[in-house]
Amino acid sequence: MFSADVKPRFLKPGERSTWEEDKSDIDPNCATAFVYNPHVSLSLEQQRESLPVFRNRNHILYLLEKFQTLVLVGETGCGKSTQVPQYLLEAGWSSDGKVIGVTESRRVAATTLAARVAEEKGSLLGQTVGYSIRFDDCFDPEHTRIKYMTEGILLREMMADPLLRNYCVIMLDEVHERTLYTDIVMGLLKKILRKQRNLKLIVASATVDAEQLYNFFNHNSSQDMSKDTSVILSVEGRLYPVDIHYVKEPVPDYVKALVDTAALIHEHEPLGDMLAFLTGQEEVDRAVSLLKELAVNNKSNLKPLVLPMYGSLPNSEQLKVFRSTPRGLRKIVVATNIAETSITIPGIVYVIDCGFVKLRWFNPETHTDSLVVVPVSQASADQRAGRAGRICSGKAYRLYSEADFNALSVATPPEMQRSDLAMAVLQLKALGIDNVLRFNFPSPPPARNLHSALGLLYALGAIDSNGHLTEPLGIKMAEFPISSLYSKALMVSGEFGCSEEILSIIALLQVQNVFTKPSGGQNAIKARIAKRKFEVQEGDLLTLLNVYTAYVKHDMSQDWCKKYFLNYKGLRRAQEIRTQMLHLLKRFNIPIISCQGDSEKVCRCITAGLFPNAAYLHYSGVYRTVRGDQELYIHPTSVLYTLEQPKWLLFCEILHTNQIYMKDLTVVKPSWLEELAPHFYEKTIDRDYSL
DNA sequence: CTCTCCCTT
Repeated sequence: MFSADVKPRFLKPGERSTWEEDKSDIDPNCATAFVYNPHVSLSLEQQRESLPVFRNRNHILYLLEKFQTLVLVGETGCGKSTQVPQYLLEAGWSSDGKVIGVTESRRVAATTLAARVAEEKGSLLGQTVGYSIRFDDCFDPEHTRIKYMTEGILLREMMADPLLRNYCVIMLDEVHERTLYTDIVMGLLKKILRKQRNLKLIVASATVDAEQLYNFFNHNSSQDMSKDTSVILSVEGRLYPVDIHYVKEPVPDYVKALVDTAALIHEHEPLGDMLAFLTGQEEVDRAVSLLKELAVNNKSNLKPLVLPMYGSLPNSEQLKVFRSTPRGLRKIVVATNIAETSITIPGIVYVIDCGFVKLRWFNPETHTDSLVVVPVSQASADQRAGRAGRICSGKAYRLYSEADFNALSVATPPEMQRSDLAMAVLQLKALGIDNVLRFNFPSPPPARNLHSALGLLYALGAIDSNGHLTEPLGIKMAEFPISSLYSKALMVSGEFGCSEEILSIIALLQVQNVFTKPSGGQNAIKARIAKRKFEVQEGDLLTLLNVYTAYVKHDMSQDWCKKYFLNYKGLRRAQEIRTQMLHLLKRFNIPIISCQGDSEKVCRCITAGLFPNAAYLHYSGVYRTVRGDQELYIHPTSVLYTLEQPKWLLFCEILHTNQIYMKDLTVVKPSWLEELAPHFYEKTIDRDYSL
């Protein structure tokens, strides 16, 4: 079925080394303590020198002396994330006590890289090398010289010191992922670099966007290239070659095609595990069950071990894909995009790529987010294929033709261009960016998205009619690391006499999958029955409040969570988030009070924050949003799904999948909307709704 | 009758 003998795309085998750069770690809580060991450090030294980036050590240092910004292009595995900060340290960049800061887009990446580099330096984590992520600092302000952190932490540090005077070099890692925070931080750094000539920037990325990043950071407006302030350097990757195979004809059903391909590989190809990419949970489950059916008729000595992998899978199920494959078995992992960047599954030799990905896309007209299935970009396809070349040369099978590949867009559009920007705009304003429409974004978002964000912030009272942050409301709202609607509700929760309750609800809304969904038939039913114990007719937010109250009442016990099919790690995280927000409220002198079970107070306070997200039951029997007149439905996971449809609702989120769904609902009275948000509702509510 | 995925002093 595949066109044979297509030339491999990756032709740069790295040298064999015992160490893999690997940021995967599904459980951030099982960190190791590192102890100095001179023998280990000797072999580490050799390993460091065998990495491809080592050959560019002096060149990197030279270019950073000469240019303010270095765009460092290198494939995953070249060693840039661990080595470059050490080169800078060894070359004396931080000898005046300044810090080399490295940003990562994921928490586990920041912690595991810091641990690895501390080990290579033969020092304890938190001394010369440390990290900083939300709720978990491990660095010493006196001694730490290399600091790994998440992008959001750097943004917060910019709020405290807009010139980043503590740093000598900032390295932005994995910039090609182009998260919302990457783009905000890049836009701000461009400004900072003009004012701080001594500050250097390294932008580490995959190949596709190097030219654009170079242009973005080049402050030279003349034709004279000797005045450039930025420069590109490419570092060879150390992946093994991966043979790419394409189909000759488009496939009608990629799930089925993927299953057939997996079966063919299993039958004909030598030992080595397989990783197959699909777009969502439903597809993954379907492919897994089809593959298991085929496995029954398996004739070869090698037996297939078929495993699903996606984000909402319970932790214990996820961990199965990381176990080494027992002798006589071939692991076949069917995964969503989680396996493209977030996690690395060891031992993969064969990759199957369906050619599609599920992306979130914001529509400013309807104020809705959609989950849409779109063709992958070339960068994504190459990243997926590269997963086959981490331990030895591998093979990648693309379920689309080579012509289709060439027609794909080069890179996935940055999150900045497809997201709700209300929070981003609020934070930019807090950082002194008055005119966000003129802000120098690396990839400017559609103007409509910015206008939509400004409109929402104005309705909430966070900015005035001139677009300035209001004092004190807007300035304080910007300090909350949560969505603007939630920070508004928190800011007024003292007046409503229910700040304790609002804190718990909003903390729980920050964790996904509060209720676990076991796959086993019997347990799935038990889980549904357990959830019913918390359900109330006021809606999902009050149900979450019941969960949190019961969790605290039962001493935050893990066993209790297990009994009621609640996500223990999620609840623990919610408790941390709650504590952080509690401190903020106290700092703002907002009274911390409980309404003692008066649920109307809580619902009214929710209304005061979430009023822009109102929907009413139209006489047609279908809900409509007040803002945008968009038809939509109650999501099946809502506690209200099986109850009689309330006339008025507030939602936390709209998600367009098969249908347009509202999630996380609260039942409200229209009179509350008129009373608590008259500026928003005086005209609208007059219409003939089925009140 | 449903669920791409991260992250925040």
